[in-house]
Amino acid sequence: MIDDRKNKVLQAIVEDYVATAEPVGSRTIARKYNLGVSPATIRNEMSDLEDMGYLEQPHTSAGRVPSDLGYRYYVDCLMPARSISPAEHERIRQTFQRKIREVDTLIRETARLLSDTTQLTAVISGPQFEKAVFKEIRLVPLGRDRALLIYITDRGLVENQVVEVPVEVTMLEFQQVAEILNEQLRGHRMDTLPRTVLQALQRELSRYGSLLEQALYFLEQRLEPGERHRLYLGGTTRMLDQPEFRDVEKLRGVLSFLEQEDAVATVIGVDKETEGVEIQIGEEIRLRELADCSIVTATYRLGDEIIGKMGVIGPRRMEYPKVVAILNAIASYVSELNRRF
Amino acid sequence: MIDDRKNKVLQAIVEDYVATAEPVGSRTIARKYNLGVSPATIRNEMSDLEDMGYLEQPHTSAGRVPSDLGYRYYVDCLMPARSISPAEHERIRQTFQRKIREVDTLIRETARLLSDTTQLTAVISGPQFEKAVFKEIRLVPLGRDRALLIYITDRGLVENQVVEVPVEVTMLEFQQVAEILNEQLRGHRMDTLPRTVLQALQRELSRYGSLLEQALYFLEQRLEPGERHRLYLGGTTRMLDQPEFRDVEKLRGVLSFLEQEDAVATVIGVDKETEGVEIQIGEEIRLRELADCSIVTATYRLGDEIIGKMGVIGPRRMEYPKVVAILNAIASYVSELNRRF
DNA sequence: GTTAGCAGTCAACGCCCGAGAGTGCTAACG
DNA sequence: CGTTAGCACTCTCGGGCGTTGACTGCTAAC
Repeated sequence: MIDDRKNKVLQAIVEDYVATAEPVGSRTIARKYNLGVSPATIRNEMSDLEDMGYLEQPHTSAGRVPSDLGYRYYVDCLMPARSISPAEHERIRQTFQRKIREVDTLIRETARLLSDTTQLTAVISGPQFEKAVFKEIRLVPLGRDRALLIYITDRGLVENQVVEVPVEVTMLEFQQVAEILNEQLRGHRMDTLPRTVLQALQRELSRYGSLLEQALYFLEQRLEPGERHRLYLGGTTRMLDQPEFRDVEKLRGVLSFLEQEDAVATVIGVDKETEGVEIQIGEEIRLRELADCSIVTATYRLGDEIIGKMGVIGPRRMEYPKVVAILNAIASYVSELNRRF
Repeated sequence: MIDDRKNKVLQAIVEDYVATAEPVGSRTIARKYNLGVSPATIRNEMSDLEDMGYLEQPHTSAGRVPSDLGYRYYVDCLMPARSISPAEHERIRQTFQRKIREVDTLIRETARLLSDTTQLTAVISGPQFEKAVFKEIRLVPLGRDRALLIYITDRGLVENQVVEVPVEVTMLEFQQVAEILNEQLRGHRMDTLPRTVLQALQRELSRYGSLLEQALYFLEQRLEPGERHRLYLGGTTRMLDQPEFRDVEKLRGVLSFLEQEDAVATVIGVDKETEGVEIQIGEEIRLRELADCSIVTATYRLGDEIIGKMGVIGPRRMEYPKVVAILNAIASYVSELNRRF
């Protein structure tokens, strides 16, 4: 059905198109990739490949361009494995040799790195509070009328927030509030935390007034969709480098999409804990705005805990072997940093 | 020199150009703005205004367009005062009636609001740690090998960071480290904190090893330029709506500029504590990338402390009266929220 | 099955031309 | 002397048109 020569022709077309962004013709293939056959033969193969749905023609007298299916077949069956170049490796090493003390900075830097090395737009999802299991709550008084509320999760994640405290709350009551919160919440996962627990807490502790209210508010807020993911983007403007987005309307579509955090989170699959690199191509994404884009993602960890996804978004016409290699390398590198925050 | 009629003509040209984005001709002025004179007369006035540098001609047979100087004169002398519309007011009120518990969220929401109401790109600078005066440092142990380092400033700002603790550090030593840090740092402003103090601390406390090291690292990091400002952008894609940025190259210039946090921080004047609204027009900004842009900024507070700047960036051709009114309204509204975080 | 040759198709480019918008100049007017 | 009408001139923009070049698909020969 799809013999060796067809594979070679398809691979040549994909790679040439990725490199040049121009529809590729039979002549070009015959000249640049020596398959030992004439353009006419290649034309026949191309015609077959088009019938099978792997190629498309922008118009009758133009060359061929890979279809979604063509790219898919390429990444699944034809794409050569590639490891990162020494230069890329060096760049990665350099980025992480600086001591980085905050998750926020780490992710921000990683996004920049990913974007710089792939020349595409990078997306990374930050730690997800709601997946974590409560270990402890602390209330640290600050001055007379405020306190720092600290949530510690079993993954070692620490979140905190300043709350205002009614002046009449005593040191003792302070401890009591913390204790009650601890009792009720310990061992619960944020996203499975029953609202009923929250309501019970609220009733029981109503006499502590706004202090408790704020603590609960903070928790509830984390449960609301849309507040769940912190997303980091890097190199959004690289979209402008892509000839496919020379058209301002298409560009607007993609860029506005990137401004909607929750939509992007969904599309990169923050919640799916898959192994290895995942590739989504064009209409596979099922979003009009991204019909001309591909997304490559990988799950990453910190220490041994899954944190989220990192990936790139760019035109379908991207250097998949390179992108996959780099993404793999960076995701592993970060995952093995073995640091806690 | 510049009589009443010239003022009226200039004002008409600026406002018409702002509305239409087309060079405006003498006929248009005579028709739409009834100054009671013929197009020929207006042509003479326009010619004068061009000689004086207030207007420019894209080419000989086109209408006139305001120059930087023209816009400057307009905003300084001609621009009608305008207050916000009921709809705008309502939109602002709605945004802030939701209880917002975190500075981060507050600023993010404000940026969105500012961008939505002005239809321009919004920029807001967050609280600046280095301007604050130290009040207190706390070290809260978390588990056996970590601690939360909390910095409290006299402005009520709280920053914190998780640090790793060598296991051999005892509870007592913990308190000692905190005390020594407190003694040395209390009352110092971050940005005037002498490196010598840090070094002295480092010598004196070297036996506490990495715990202290990390505390100091955190402080030093805040002192590095580039790490100083947290910047929030809203509605970057609105740049695409502007006809002046239909050209992808110009667009790229502006958008890449917006990705450089420190450059944007400088340009909006995070460090200048000015009163009222400031307007920068075109080449006044002295940056090639922003030669076609204007920037309107205002200082804002939270409670009674100056936090930073908020503003918008858009094409020179923007509705200054509207933008100024909205920015004023939002900056005041936020400033008067009178909440602490 | 492969290839050379050839006719046919289509986008892109450059060119020209006319329409339209707007100016500057001049001369006349009050 | 300021204002105005009239007119010639300039320049952009868009459409129409023919040329060019890059492909393809088909056919017939190898």
